[in-house]
Amino acid sequence: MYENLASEFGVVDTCAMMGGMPQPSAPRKTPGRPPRISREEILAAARRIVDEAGVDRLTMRRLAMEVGSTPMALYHHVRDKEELLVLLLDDHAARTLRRPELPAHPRERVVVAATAIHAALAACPWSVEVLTADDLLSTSALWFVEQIVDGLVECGLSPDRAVHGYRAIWYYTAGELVVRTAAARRRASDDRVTYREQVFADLDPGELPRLAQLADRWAPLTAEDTYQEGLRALVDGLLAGR
Amino acid sequence: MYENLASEFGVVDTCAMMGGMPQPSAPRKTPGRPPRISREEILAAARRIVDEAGVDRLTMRRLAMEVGSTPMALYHHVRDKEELLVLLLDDHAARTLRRPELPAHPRERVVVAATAIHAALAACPWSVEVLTADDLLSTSALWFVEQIVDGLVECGLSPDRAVHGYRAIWYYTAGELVVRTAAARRRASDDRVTYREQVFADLDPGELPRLAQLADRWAPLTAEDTYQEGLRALVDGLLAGR
DNA sequence: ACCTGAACACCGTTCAAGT
DNA sequence: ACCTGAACACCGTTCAAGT
Repeated sequence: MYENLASEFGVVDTCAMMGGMPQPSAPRKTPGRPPRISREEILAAARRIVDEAGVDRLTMRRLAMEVGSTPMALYHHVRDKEELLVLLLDDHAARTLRRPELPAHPRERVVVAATAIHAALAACPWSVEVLTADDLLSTSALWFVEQIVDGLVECGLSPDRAVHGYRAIWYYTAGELVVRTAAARRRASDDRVTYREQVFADLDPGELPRLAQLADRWAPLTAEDTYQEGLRALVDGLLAGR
Repeated sequence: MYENLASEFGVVDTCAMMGGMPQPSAPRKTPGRPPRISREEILAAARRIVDEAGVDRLTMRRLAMEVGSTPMALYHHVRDKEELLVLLLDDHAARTLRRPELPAHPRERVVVAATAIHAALAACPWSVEVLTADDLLSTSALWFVEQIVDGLVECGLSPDRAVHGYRAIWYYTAGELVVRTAAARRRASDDRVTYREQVFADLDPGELPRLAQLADRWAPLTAEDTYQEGLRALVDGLLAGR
């Protein structure tokens, strides 16, 4: 089904996004023992584990059990665990990133493309793990990068500034995901919340007047989803006066 | 020296930054066996390990050896490894965050405060590990948050929008750090670079014209430090028309 | 109250051997 | 070429006991 995902799409380090790996080598004419398990099988099993139990539970041993093999057999199909995670995100991107209708205005195109990437990554919370381990994005995402860079150029930025603009958008997007995920994890492990409230209540209005004034609204305000709002501000700023 | 760091500064979940923990309890009047090791001793040893060998090498066992004790003794002074890491970043913030001269113009104050936090965190690459584990920042950082929120309000934002603006700035900052660290890690483990070059060279100019056009300049462009440039764009955008 | 020793329940990965 | 078994060199943390 997606056995030559890498060769079909090619894969690239966009220097700021998810990633993929080259296929190890072209299949020769049955030179030795026939394989019992395949990369796709491994990936499918890994996806199952991650979806059902979370990334933390994805271990080489458990994965081997899931595919009915031994841990070391996996290393014949995947270089190491890090590559497995990158492959997994690559796979996820290829199957969930659908190219949206693009608006006519280039500025809006930038917003739509960035939002689509953000939504795809926000949908799999473990993506942050991979992002921080290896900042690559599958070639499925290249089209979105193209739309962002092109939109910025169409709005009057030089190509160089457009690349920098794309990177700023990616920083903002990756940061939102990291903070969102960390907040979700904290919520899961309860506590701390009461502590935060306490400290906010104890703020010295003389030293930190704004924070003291906002103390009781801080929690709800920071719980709001403001990704698009901030994204639009960033894009506006990148294009200001041009 | 910094034995009551937590009680001195208090500590707070800013919902988007580094963090600290409450001291376990007030010292009673010698109720039992006198302590052989202290929190500060543990923290100092942890700092030594992290500086010399990296976060990956900071294990409870190695830390115990470094302080001349056993792994389990540590759990009497620290809840678990995660708290240890948060404490470590807290400690780092307290000793490296120096309040800069603030410019008169509130917009510039926002930029200066954000840049100071960014610089402090960029100076300790392992901070990303903690950021993604727990999104707290020590109270040492609260003053900077105050400056950002206040600066935005002074520029005409409502308090609510100022908090959202602060969060956008934090997303952008955290994202830059995450991507920067991932890129550094990738550089350290070499390879991949040639692969990226290859894929960029193979881009289909028909499908992805901008990326194809920028292919050979992509690497140097993305290597440039554009944190401030993007930050200014973001702040400009947040304040646009207000 | 604080510390120790031993143990539990795991990891990712290498190596040498099998088919 | 592909897979297996055993082992290496680790982890964080719990538990029961000591001082």
